[in-house]
Amino acid sequence: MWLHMSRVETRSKAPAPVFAALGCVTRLELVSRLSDGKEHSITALTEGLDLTRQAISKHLQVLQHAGIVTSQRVGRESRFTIRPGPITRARDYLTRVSNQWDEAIARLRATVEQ
Amino acid sequence: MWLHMSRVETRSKAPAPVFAALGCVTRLELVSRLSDGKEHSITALTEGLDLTRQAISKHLQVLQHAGIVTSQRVGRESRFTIRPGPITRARDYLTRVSNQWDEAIARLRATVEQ
DNA sequence: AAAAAATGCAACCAAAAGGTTGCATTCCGG
DNA sequence: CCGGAATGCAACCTTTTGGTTGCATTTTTT
Repeated sequence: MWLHMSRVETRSKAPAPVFAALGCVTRLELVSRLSDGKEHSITALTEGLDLTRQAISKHLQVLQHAGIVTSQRVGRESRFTIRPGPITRARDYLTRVSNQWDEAIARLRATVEQ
Repeated sequence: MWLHMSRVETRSKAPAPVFAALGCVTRLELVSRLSDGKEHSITALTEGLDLTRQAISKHLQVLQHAGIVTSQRVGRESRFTIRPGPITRARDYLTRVSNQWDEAIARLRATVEQ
């Protein structure tokens, strides 16, 4: 019944901005560092990443616009935290694509083997 | 034992090009159409997507460079097929990030609750 | 053989991305 | 109160991206 709905669900293009935000090694590194669940300041996140603080700041803006991180100003520093929702939804989207492919292949195989 | 390895695993930035390729609604639509496991020509994939055939061709090149699709010339048309490997690996990467976050949060909670 | 279909290739263009520098601002510490 | 730390903002630059058009090439089809 809902089998051919999977096509429709996969059509939701909501996670495209999330994928775009993850499509860059620098931002993947930032996400990796932030996935300890703690708060990190911009200068702390800049450490060891051969880029200027402003470049990292821009990358964090990109992640924030995609909803992957949140920032909170505390005193003179702004602290970034990961928000797991978007990443989870992006993963679920990829799972749906995989499943759709698996089922389609199974159907194709069944057809051929008749 | 391998618990703190998850950080290291997550650091592999291999799937960045895959995420970048998926970070665009047009290409997500192409992937969705291709996830029926069948072969599709460029003109077939262009149908209904308010873009020129050349634009779609370029998008398919991007997907191909990311390893998400393969093409095969048959007569006068080139047929594209999805390759599920990269998408699966990208999904696994996101799963690792989620798990890392989950474990970190559990640890943080445990620390606070002492 | 000629027309039509499907594609590739190249040039071109506008907008966005990714990065830098310089400077202003705000806040903390002695 | 003053110097240093952390950040934000703006201007600027170069490269990439996403798209177009025009034309050549290869296959079908009639």
